[in-house]
Amino acid sequence: MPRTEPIKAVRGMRDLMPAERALWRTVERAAARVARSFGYQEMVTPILEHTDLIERVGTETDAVAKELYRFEDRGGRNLALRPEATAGIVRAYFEGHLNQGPQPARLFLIGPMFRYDRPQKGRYRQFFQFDIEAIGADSPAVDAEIIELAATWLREVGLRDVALELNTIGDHKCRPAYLDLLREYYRPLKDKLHGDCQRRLETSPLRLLDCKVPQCQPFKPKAPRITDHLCDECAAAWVLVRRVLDAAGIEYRLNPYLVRGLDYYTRTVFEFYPGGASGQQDALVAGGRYDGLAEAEGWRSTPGVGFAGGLDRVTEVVAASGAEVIPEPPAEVVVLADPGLEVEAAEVARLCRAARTVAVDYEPKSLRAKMRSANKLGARWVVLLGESEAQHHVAQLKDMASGAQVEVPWKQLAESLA
RNA sequence: GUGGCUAUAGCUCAGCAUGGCAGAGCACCAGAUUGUGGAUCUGGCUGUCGCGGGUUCAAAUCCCGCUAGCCACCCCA
Repeated sequence: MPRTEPIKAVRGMRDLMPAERALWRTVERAAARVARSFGYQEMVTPILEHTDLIERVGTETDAVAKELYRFEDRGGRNLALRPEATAGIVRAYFEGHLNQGPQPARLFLIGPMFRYDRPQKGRYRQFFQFDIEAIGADSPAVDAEIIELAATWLREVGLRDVALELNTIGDHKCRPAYLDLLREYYRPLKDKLHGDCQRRLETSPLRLLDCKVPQCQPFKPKAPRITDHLCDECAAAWVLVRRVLDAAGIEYRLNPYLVRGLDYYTRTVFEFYPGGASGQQDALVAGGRYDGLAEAEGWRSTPGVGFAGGLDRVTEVVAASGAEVIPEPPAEVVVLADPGLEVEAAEVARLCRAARTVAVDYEPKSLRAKMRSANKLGARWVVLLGESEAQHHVAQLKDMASGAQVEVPWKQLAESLA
């Protein structure tokens, strides 16, 4: 008999099986609990957005330029699977009139994001983020607030050893002059930079600072630093953010090379890394201020600050740290009946369900095999039903731990299991 | 988009340098145990050897292409 090739999961997409789902649930619940404790409300936005919305947010980033999951729908619309949450949340903030309510709107979202890149460890084409946004927030204290929120979340899921890196990248007032200084510094060195950096020099000079190619490294230490060229407002904000963090007892490392490539990002940028290997490719949480985003999307200029936390990575690090999540058994009670007693078995299960989680083994196997199966499922009790027992509306209730077995009338099963 | 490694039973893998009957463990099913789990023992089932082509009397094994997975780069959470 010719067999067809089994159809596997789409590239870069993975299933979360029940065994892993237990850990994910604790990480997600911690996120929601911490967010709500800071006054943030959950919301959901569509996974599909207009390609224009995503591209408005920055055609220069790889996430948009070459990693966008896009397609045309049956109506000829150009749509994209969202690569991150912020653009959609900002859109929803205006469309849903949150801009007319008390400011800032404190929001969180947990859901899947998509990037069409090559899968590898800790990176998938569909991945999940815990996203926090405070839209309409002017105060730098809110920048510190969301950093504290992220730190609290990571601590609550059991990650003691995380590193926070912090920087500021100025705003539309002070950054242009700084970028000119940066270009002036790098122009004479252009021949010594690698190809991408030679292009970045004119288009996105900030990115020169976070380049990791060895040949570009020697020039960084002497490059002008934005923190020496902030305008008064940005300098004051920079001080306040750190004052709040210091008072909260949150440790951080200033990293002058931590940047964002897009114009609408302003001032605060930060990233959390797992302890030990603080590579550049395994950030657990990354965020910052984006005062220019609303305007880039075509709305009234509105400040905002937020972060995205990678659930795939956080759960992975939590699992690697040795945290044991004991999975709950699928059912506390398993009902085993002789062949032909399916209706009676379902009835007995229905009665037991008043007190416990209950599954029925309907498979045509030997009783021995069903007992083995119930044992492997981790059932605490087994209810055995034979022909004569079914006639008398009784059943054998067996405690799997002690091995003790008693006959119980159906109507008293729930009581016996309570 | 670039590179390295990999693909054989439901799962983990051996077999491949030197071409010659498709293997092991686990899991599953049955029995030892006259309806009763965990330990032990016995038996049994499961294969287009990733897909397509080439070389050869003969290919899981050698060659080419493709696809997928893992890992790394670019980049990102």
